[in-house]
Amino acid sequence: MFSQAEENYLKAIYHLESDSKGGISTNAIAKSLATKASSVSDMIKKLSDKEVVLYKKYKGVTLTKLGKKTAANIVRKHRLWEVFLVEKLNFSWDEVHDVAEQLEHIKSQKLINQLDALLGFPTHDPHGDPIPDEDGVINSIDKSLLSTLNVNETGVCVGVNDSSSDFLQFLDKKGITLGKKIKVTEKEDFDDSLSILIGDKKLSISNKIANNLYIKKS
Amino acid sequence: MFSQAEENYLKAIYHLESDSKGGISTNAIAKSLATKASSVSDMIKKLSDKEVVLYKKYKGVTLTKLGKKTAANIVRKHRLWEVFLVEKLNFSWDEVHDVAEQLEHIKSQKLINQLDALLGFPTHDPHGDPIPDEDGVINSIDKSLLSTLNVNETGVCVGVNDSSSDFLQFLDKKGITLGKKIKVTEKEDFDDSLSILIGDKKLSISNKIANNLYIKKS
DNA sequence: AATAAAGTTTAGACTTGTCTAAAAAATTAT
DNA sequence: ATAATTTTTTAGACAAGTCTAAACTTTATT
Repeated sequence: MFSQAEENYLKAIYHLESDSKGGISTNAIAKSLATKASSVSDMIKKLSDKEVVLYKKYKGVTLTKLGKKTAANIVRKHRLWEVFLVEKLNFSWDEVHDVAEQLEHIKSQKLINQLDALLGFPTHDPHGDPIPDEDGVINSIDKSLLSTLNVNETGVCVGVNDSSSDFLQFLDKKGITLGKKIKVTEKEDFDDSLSILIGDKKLSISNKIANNLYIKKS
Repeated sequence: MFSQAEENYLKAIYHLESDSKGGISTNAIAKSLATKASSVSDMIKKLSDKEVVLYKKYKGVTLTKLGKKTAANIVRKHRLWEVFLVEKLNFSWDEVHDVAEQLEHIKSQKLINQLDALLGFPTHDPHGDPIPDEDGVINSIDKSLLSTLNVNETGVCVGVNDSSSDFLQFLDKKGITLGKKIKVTEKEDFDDSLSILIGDKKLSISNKIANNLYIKKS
């Protein structure tokens, strides 16, 4: 059994591993958990004793098989709860994160299995992130950043790279939601901004936005 | 904001106050939380500083208005989650307690309001216990222990006094569920056991059972 | 290759919540 | 009313998790 603190470390390492290959540095973990490197060093020793991470002093850390499975299970719970909050409790996609951070630590296998069933075995959370299965396996779809589309290419909005409230509310305001079809009509070289067609609306999109929106090319 | 430990103490004091009048003793709290009296003493000082309990050394403890409201809110959350687990996730009434003990500490007002709505604003949990409203007010119905019924009196099963898994599973086995009509057909003086008619079944019920089953007389 | 800079670990302290053992107060019994 | 018993509180210790400051490695710079 893992404490909430341990679970949070495992989740952080899991996320860091998924977007950067190689061992994860103490500092990276500290930054992602808004804590101090010294605290991370202490905790890593505990996780290493529990055989969920491999650790060589000064050499960073990697999850073991058990660690990966444990972390994926926490992510699974987090994302299932997010779906629940949006689908059943009328939360909007920018409100779910903090509550799911709490709910992900509830310990009950039956709870999570039944929740999964209640929600109809969803494959993705409200931000388009894939939900790992019980064994921690992720069935991820092929997605690209909007910024990688060329002029006249089209795709469907399938996810976000930044789940901050600010960004999600911005997307809401612009009418950009998951499932909508987008066509790139123009690209500006000097600032890498784009003009897109979403539904019958023409929008101007900054590069920062285009770098945080995932598209499935079509 | 209260820690989980603080919330558990508040809830324990709340329950103890509701079945025994007067200040609650350190020992009673320790027993109900399966902890030591010395730990209780320490915690009471903290709760007193936070003005949720009134405390005079050696004189026991009582909840303040704020303490009562806070505790009732935790009980409200616990019981709403129990309803959710039974109604939406197919838990049986003897499986919900431990999970609800965890879920009751989740902090989100919106979560609990929406959950309440999803469940259709229930008034009682799966064990027949009343769910406090947002202000901590309880709308309790008039109920009596089965053991207080006389021969030939009837009533409807509305709650249990003991929510242990063992007792609830025993009731399941005997076909005794909330909402069922019961008629007392005989009372034995020598061991205070009773014969009852539930549906068209005749059952023999020990005094211990009769002292843990609530009936609304009819 | 030596040194400066950056990153990491250790040492020691602090908080929360718990415990045991001992002291103090309150209650019960004689 | 005094003694015995029970209850409650205090004192000191411990575990988890965090922090700051200092020491130590590694990496980068010249």
